[in-house]
Amino acid sequence: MLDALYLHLAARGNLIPAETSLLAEMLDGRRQFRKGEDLVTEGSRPTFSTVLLDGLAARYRLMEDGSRQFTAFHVPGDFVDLHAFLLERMDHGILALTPCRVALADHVKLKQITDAHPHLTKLLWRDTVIDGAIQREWIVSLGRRGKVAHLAAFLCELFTRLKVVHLTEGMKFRLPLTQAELADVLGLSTVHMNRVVKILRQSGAILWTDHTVIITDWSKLVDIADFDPSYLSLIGKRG
Amino acid sequence: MLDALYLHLAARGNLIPAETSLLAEMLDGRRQFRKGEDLVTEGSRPTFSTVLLDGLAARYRLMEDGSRQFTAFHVPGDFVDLHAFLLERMDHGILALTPCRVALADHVKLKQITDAHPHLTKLLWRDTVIDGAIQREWIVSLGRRGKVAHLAAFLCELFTRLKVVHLTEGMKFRLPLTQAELADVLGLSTVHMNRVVKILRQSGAILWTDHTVIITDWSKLVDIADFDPSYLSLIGKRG
DNA sequence: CGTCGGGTTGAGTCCATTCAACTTCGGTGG
DNA sequence: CCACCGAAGTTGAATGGACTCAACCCGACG
Repeated sequence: MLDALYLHLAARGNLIPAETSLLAEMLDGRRQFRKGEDLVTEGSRPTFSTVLLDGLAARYRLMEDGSRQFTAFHVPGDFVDLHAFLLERMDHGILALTPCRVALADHVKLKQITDAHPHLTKLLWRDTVIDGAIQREWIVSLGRRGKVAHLAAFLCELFTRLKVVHLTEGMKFRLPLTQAELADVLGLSTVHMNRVVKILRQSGAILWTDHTVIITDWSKLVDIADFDPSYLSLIGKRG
Repeated sequence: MLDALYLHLAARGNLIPAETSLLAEMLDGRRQFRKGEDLVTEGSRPTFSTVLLDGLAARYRLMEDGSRQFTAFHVPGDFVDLHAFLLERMDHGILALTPCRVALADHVKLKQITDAHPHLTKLLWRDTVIDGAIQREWIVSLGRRGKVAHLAAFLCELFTRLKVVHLTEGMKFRLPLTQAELADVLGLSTVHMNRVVKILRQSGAILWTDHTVIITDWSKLVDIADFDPSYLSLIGKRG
């Protein structure tokens, strides 16, 4: 079922009913990945693109010294490597952070459909452009937010995106990440990541135990983060 | 003249001759901006998109505390806000770092042309996707490169991009930026930016005086930066 | 000549890193 | 049942990176 994708797209643009069937027809492949597996490997030349149906995934780059940086974080409904349709070669890998179920669209079909359907093409194009807006926000977070604010902004973004695909319960959501993985989002060492988490917990804006986050004071969290959800280009009300 | 744009696009994909005339027809507006002016202001809803013909520009975001972060850097030939065609509202501004001459494409025309020409559409889409790849590289630089390496990587990227549009002379190029502006690329204070520049100068890989950079040892600079130009998706040989 | 924007340097403080140790918890095998 | 192990989280101490505040230099320009 592609429900998550439909929710994702409908929250970002007007999805015409006829287009949902085009998408369903296009996304006819299915695959499962175990935690820790690569959905897509760096340097490969994929012949298909991937929609995440279930689980969490992240784009990453490895440095010469062995350190790792996540450059994007993906939740169900995300078209995780639609950009691969337009590029020759993957300049980064995509990792399953939890067990993942995905749908696959062959690039030949993707080409046929985008050649014939300009409106759907713009919807997909728009999706890659919003992806870019999220990356810009990450640049801002890394460059000019304090580390506690960066973590808060990351949680705000994640909560907002998860809410769109109905993966929140009230102000609670699952975040099955280790602190070492979080450190690769914020560009920190694991030790310091731990201290940053501690400080944010002490702020009273969240409760965070056992891989579950409860936002107890949304406006305080937004304030710490200097968060403005407009970059997510979501239609309708915010989180 | 749109030569810079043609060079830019031809370096990234196969530009069919008929498409150059479509682009020329579409980009019928012209404007000039003085240094320090906004090409596009944050929060606006532009009805056209902008190709930089001459000068340097940067996308930026301002934080609550007044600090600034550049999220992208633009050289002649860049379609600086093509993504605005697909988004409602600018989540960031675009600043002229030097006097800028630009060409404008009305979004109505852009829509007509992209509705009718799937190949050109994919070329433009691809351009926004490569933009995203550059942003990912900035995330990696901010997160996991040392500051000297980040500066080196920025210079490698810039040199490579300027070379495409014939704005280098041998291993030399103009970089009319203040250190304060550079600091807003690297996410540093101006004082520390100055020290980072000093260290890179001492490495012997570059000469940098009077807003002109000469790369005296390209392989050393690449080594310091851990630079791999593949993310730029350029066809043919590198810098 | 004075001023101003940009560059440079020093000193002190705070942030983030490394290295190291210790805890908790779930799983595994004796 | 318990001893052991490994993964994840937590904490301390010392080092080095990055910040602020402050001062000073220099060349362009009025």
